[in-house]
Amino acid sequence: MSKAEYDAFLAGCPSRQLLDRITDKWVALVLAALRSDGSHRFGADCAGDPRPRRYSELFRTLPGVSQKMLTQTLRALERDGLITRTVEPTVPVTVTYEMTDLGFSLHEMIRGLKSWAEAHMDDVLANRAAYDTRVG
Amino acid sequence: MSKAEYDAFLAGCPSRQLLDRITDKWVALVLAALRSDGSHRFGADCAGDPRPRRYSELFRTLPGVSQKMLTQTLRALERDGLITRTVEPTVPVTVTYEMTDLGFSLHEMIRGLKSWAEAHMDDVLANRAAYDTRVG
DNA sequence: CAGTATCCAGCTAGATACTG
DNA sequence: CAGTATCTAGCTGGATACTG
Repeated sequence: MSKAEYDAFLAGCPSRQLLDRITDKWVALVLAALRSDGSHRFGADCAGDPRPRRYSELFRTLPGVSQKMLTQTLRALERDGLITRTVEPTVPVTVTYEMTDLGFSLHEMIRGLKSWAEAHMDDVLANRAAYDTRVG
Repeated sequence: MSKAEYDAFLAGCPSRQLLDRITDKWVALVLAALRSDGSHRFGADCAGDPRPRRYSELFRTLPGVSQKMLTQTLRALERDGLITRTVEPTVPVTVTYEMTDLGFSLHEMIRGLKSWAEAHMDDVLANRAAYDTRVG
């Protein structure tokens, strides 16, 4: 326990919490979906203008997401001010989600991460192959 | 299943695997430890020159890490070519770990992430507080 | 349409004990 | 010193069923 008081990354630290948000799989994908064109291939680029999306639209767009994870992710993003949630009192109700400036900023960050990863991918892959040969 | 073939972020994609590496808690902390001075407060900065460290030194430096996680993290980093592992055949053996250029590059990336997170922290915290008041 | 509620399988990581 | 091996509690996330 006495060791635990030294770190700046662990649980309590706000910056750590934000890292958790940044690095969540569905967060990345939801943000991408909010900027995608209709092409269904949104993982890589998705640098389009963030227009509002309906829940069902996101659900259909995102490959393999469960309702639970989609809702959970949307709530978390809304709470952090990264997206807005708008309810129109139609019958049945219409709910739309839209990226905020802060959310846009996060997504730009994630895209930066992604391109860094891709830039060094070959290098890492080569290292792994070499290591696995050495070790067997 | 048919939905799963569209994404570029999910399991199979190499860039996704690298993202996992980037965003691992212990990876960040081990890299930081390899660049820390002896101050024991290494979470925040740790922009020092990466000098070799012994296993036991890392274990003592890192707050709350288990042997299992430390070893596991070190192996993963070594496999990816982000650190080197050097064994000197003394009795008992002496093992040292040192950051490679690629590892250094990763750590710079993580530090960038961290400063981004810190820059937007206040904003997010305010949004959370506002949301929690709205909802209760 | 846009969720909520519940259950459960699988993975992760901490604790503990042991070793060349 | 620098690990490996094993067990298990807890969390995460998927499947399923139900609702204003």
